[in-house]
Amino acid sequence: MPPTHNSSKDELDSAEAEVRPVRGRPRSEDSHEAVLGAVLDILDKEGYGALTIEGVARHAGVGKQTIYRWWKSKPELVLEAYANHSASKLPMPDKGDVTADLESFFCGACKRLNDISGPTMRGLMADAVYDPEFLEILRDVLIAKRRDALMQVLARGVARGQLRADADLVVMTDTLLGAVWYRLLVQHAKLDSRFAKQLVNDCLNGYAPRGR
Amino acid sequence: MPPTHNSSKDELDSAEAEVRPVRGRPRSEDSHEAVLGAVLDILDKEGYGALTIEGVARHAGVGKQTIYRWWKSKPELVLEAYANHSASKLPMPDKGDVTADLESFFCGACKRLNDISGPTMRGLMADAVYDPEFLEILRDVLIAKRRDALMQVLARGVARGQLRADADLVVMTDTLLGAVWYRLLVQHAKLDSRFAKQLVNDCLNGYAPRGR
Amino acid sequence: MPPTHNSSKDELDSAEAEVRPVRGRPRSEDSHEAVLGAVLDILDKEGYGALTIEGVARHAGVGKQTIYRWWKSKPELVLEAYANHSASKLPMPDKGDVTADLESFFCGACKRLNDISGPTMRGLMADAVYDPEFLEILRDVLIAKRRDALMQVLARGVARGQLRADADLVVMTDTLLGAVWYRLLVQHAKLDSRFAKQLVNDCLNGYAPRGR
Amino acid sequence: MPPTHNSSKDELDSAEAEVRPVRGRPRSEDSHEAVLGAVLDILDKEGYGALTIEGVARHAGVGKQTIYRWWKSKPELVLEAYANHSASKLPMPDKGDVTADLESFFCGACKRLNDISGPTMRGLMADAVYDPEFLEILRDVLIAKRRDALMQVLARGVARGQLRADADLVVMTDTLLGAVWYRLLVQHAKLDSRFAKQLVNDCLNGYAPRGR
DNA sequence: GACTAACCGAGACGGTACGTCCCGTCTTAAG
DNA sequence: CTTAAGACGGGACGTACCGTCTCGGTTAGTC
Repeated sequence: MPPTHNSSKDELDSAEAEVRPVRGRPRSEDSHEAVLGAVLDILDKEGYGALTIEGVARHAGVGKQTIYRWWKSKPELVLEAYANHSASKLPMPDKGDVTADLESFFCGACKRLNDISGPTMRGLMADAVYDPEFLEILRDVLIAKRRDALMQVLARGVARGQLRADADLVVMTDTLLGAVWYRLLVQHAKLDSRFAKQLVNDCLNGYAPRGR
Repeated sequence: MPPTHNSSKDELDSAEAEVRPVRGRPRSEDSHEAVLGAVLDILDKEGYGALTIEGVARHAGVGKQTIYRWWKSKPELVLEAYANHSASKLPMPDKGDVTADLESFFCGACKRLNDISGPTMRGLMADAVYDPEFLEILRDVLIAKRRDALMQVLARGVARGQLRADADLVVMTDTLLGAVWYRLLVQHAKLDSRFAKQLVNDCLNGYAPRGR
Repeated sequence: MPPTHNSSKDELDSAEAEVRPVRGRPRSEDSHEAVLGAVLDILDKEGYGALTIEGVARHAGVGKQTIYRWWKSKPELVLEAYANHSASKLPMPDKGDVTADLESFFCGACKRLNDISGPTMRGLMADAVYDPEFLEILRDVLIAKRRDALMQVLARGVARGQLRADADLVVMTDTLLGAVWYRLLVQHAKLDSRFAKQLVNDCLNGYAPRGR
Repeated sequence: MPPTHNSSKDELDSAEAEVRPVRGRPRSEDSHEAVLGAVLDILDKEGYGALTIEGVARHAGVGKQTIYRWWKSKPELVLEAYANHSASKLPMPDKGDVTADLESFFCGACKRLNDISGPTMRGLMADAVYDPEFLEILRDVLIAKRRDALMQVLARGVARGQLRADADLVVMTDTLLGAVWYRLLVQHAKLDSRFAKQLVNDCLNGYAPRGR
């Protein structure tokens, strides 16, 4: 039996000490890295759709089994490679003004999505459609990270009295992130900072006429 | 060369006269319907991911070539089957009140997405990720239909003075539809009428405190 | 380098003193026996073709390396297990009559081949086809044993004047044993005592008309 | 369902008109020949053990499925290639003397077995050990052909009074062919014409002293 | 009524990737 | 120095579909 797939979730979200089995040859860090490296390489050069387990194995100089031993599926593999790589540096601006914070947050997001990040994110989401188990992981790792970051920004806004005290932050998060994902997926309009600012401001002020 | 794929777009959006070749055996309506029927059957029973051209041909008792002759790809095939089927009945409520109209619009949408519609929509979107050509079609057929319907509702709101005259309706549309798609794809929360109403109201009123 | 494979040959044919290394943990008799036991088990339950080193190790609760350390290949392993087990008891009848001796010899052989012995013998021979090194061992251990036994019977026949003095005993051996192997492998006819007797008598008397 | 594997048996043994299904693309003779050619090539250059379906497909420039479509297994594939190739030219000498006929028959057989024929025959027999279904085919195609040829020679000997009228020709066949197979498989002695002649003569005259 | 063109089903074709199995080697900690 | 455990690179397995192709057989005009 395989040693419990290191469902990237564990590795990423918690400090839990990846319990190495006492006996047997230990996992090769070289291979591990070679695989993740190959994934990023292929992701970059040929895109998410062209990435196959077989191709990764070939490119990494690794047996296929070695991949199947540690990752349940292609998207989990990509997720780890991608999450490890772009690990991170989610901006959590705190300038004292929720509008400025949000604009900063979404301008950054849009910028990143116009790099390699965009296609990969789309690919991961697409794969999650077919694979519920992976959706769970994607949600718990990648999506949750972004939601949490945003949520903190919003919470600070509420604390400062810059957002209504009774605002449903979950729905607000869905609205803001949803709009970005929607443009990312449908690709009917640009994801630029103009859009980011408009989105933030409209969302804060609403579309109904003010001050009636 | 095949006789111009009847890219469902044409068939659905315009009245353009499907140029029938002058001579030769005409297209078999039986086969046409058998194929679309098989697609819906499989979509329903086994899901979008398990749908293959080979399987459709088998299930419909039709040669593979017959499918490739008339449809460029799996997702286009599905799109026609699906669009023909759920053809339509997009609600375009007009009650004189933009809030009521929007609530009605999104409650209906959420309800439909909780039936068979949801998985198929997700599947179509997933395929669009891998196939840009199909994305174009999906966008122009299915997505645009919904956007246009919503846009009309919003335009009436503006006309009635219930929405700010300077509102960017495109961004507003992205925001509203994006939130729904986001929940549909990520599946972290229910798509129910509570959500629909909250979404509409928050979007109209904004999250910033009013009447400062 | 491994400690000289105890090519079963050595173990079986000679008394040569299995040179034990002076230091370090001694060979585990438990493991040794567990392996041989597993081999016989699998041989019996799943047949020769389904026997793999990996399977033996699993079944015996033993590391693969432990097998590779002591046996060069699957067939050598099987040979030791099998030879140890059916060790021996080759009948070497000596009733004073070569015909009777031979009939006894071959009736016994046929009987044994109709038990478990048959499939294993066929499997060993099959493996020997692919592995010349193993063929050598099979020939020197199992085959030679039988040839030698038969040869002695024949030699006694010559001594008694019951076989022609100028008979080529090697060819005779090939003829008798070959017929049995041939039926065992081709399986076009039964290996029963009727066959054994017919074989012996025809071989002794020849097929040409006598006493012209 | 595959179109009934052309179990080489049918093709070779009888005149039955390989009923081509009326519909669908017909079998490609080019591919068929390319595959058989590749088999013989590999058989010749790398030997029976190194022959894999994958390798044949690669070498023949053919999809794996095309092989699996028409042949059930590696040995059946080899059998057709080999039988088609060495199809054939089994000597059926008829010189009026059974001794001469048999010597001619077995000298020829030994000679052929010392060419490529030998290893392939051994390989086929080995595979038959693991695959009963194939054993049946091997027996009915290759083995039976040789048995029948020999049997005719023997029958003529009986007719001419050169063999005992009551001789059990089946056992005699087993004896003669068995001795050859035995040497072929065990490889403890040469398969040369000296052996062939000795075998034939001893078999005819018997090992018991004559003219008592 | 024959000809021609485009259709139809069937299904074979060269490919690519799948996920599994086992090979024989290697690298641990424990005994 | 052996042991059990088990990861490693490799390679073949047999299967599923891909999109293309090639048959014999329809089913309409057009000549």
